[in-house]
Amino acid sequence: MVNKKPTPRSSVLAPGFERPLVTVDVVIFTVIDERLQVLLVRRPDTASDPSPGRMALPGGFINVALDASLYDCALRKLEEKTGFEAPYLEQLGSWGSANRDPRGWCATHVYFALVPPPPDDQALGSEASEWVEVEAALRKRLAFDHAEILTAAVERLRGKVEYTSLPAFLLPEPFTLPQLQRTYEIVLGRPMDKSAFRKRMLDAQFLTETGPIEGDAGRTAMGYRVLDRERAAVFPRTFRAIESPSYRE
Amino acid sequence: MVNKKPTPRSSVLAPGFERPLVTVDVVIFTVIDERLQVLLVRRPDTASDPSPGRMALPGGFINVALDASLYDCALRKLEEKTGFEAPYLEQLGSWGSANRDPRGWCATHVYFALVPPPPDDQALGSEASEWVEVEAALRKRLAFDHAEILTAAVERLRGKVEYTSLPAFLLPEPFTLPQLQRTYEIVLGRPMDKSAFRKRMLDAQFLTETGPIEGDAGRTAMGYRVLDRERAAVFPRTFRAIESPSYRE
DNA sequence: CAAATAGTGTCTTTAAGACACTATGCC
DNA sequence: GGCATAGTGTCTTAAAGACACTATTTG
Repeated sequence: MVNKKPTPRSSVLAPGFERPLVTVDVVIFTVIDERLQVLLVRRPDTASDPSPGRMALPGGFINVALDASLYDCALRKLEEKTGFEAPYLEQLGSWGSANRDPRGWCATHVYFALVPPPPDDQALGSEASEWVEVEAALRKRLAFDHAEILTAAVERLRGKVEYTSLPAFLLPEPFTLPQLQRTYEIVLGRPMDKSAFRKRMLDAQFLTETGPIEGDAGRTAMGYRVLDRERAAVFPRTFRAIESPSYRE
Repeated sequence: MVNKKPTPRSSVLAPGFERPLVTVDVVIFTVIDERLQVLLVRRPDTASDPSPGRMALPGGFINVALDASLYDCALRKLEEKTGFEAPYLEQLGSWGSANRDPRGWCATHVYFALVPPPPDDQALGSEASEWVEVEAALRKRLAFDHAEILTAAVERLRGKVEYTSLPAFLLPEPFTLPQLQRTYEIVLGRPMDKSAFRKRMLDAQFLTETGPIEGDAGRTAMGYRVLDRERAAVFPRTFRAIESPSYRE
């Protein structure tokens, strides 16, 4: 299945080693309609495609002429799909093996992005990309090993949300503390105590007030922006000490 | 500098995209002589080498004929250098750009291993590999961007040691709780309270008793093994809530 | 017994959880 | 006033920090 014959160029630079295929994929999360959603693209429905017609994470081959680095490549793919300028973007990990792509030994570098919801349902950069509720996406038969990658991304997101300010990057600014709390609850799938939540957010000093914001009903709330959109704040404890003898990554 | 001409094979499979070079590097930590040490290898001192004579992290090109996956490739490189069978091994991240290797666009997948100290000073699998104290390694002019990678690995290790049982993988089994506490102190560079430390370790239920172990002096201590050498235990809080308004990865 | 090291107990401190309370805005 | 939502206060609880105390081993 794997072609062992080295290409002429790699035989010069890395004797005896055929070069694997290299891609970058981006798991882009947002919250729309009170649900955590992920951006998926439909692969071309042609027999020559490795996963014809399947939904997949946005991504593709590194363009060594265009991309100065892996991070730049991820940024480029994110912009192509969502038009976002300064999102939260971190590396998730890499997946590589002989058989994850029928075209040959292939390694993908996966990034993880959090963006505010698009202004309305369009605004998607182009073509066949679509926001899909995360649980629904995991039930689909995704291309390649993208189901495994999405599972890892959701685990990383939920894990970090327990002790960081990540959900702030899922909201348009300015936002209110009740909106932020609701976003935590949507990502984690459980209600949180208002008083403890507010104390924690304000004590962490990662927000700055922007002035009052009126809602549809009830009392006007204070609006906030995050001070540093590059980094998440890290809280001293997790929100709830999970099961006592707990093993995780 | 970057060759834009696609190889014949990649032009078929990934139209227009030249394949980057792909390597796997492993940051292998241990504690010897009360110091955190990292395994380095010396690169060949020939003009054809990209960093002749420099020290580097152990690693090298993926062998698509030999390595079923990135993880297998990391395991293979770890075994070649240290002979270790079942170490703690996790992915750290990947680094890739047009100019980190003079031979062309190159991406490396970096793994992170914790091993007990070798029985005595030899036992290194082969050749020019050497344990180097971490601060000394960072002062050396390492090959490629390996100084940046080592810095990230040390940060990740110190970060996770605050809330996981990782240092248990740096000790030969069985070990005592005072030995484990000493290992935490060496990695973190600060003393810890004995009572709080013991409560935390025992409450987390990741250790099992193996029977008493005599030391050089003083009272005999209980020996322990970790229950699961694949995973670290995760504690509900960090050891010390660092500076209050704290920003980190 | 003294020194050295292992292990425990008790009180304090920190920050989260529970939950009732007050405050403000709109009908 | 009544409802809805924002925001606060007070008590409890979980787990770490400080630090003194007891226990065991060797000489």
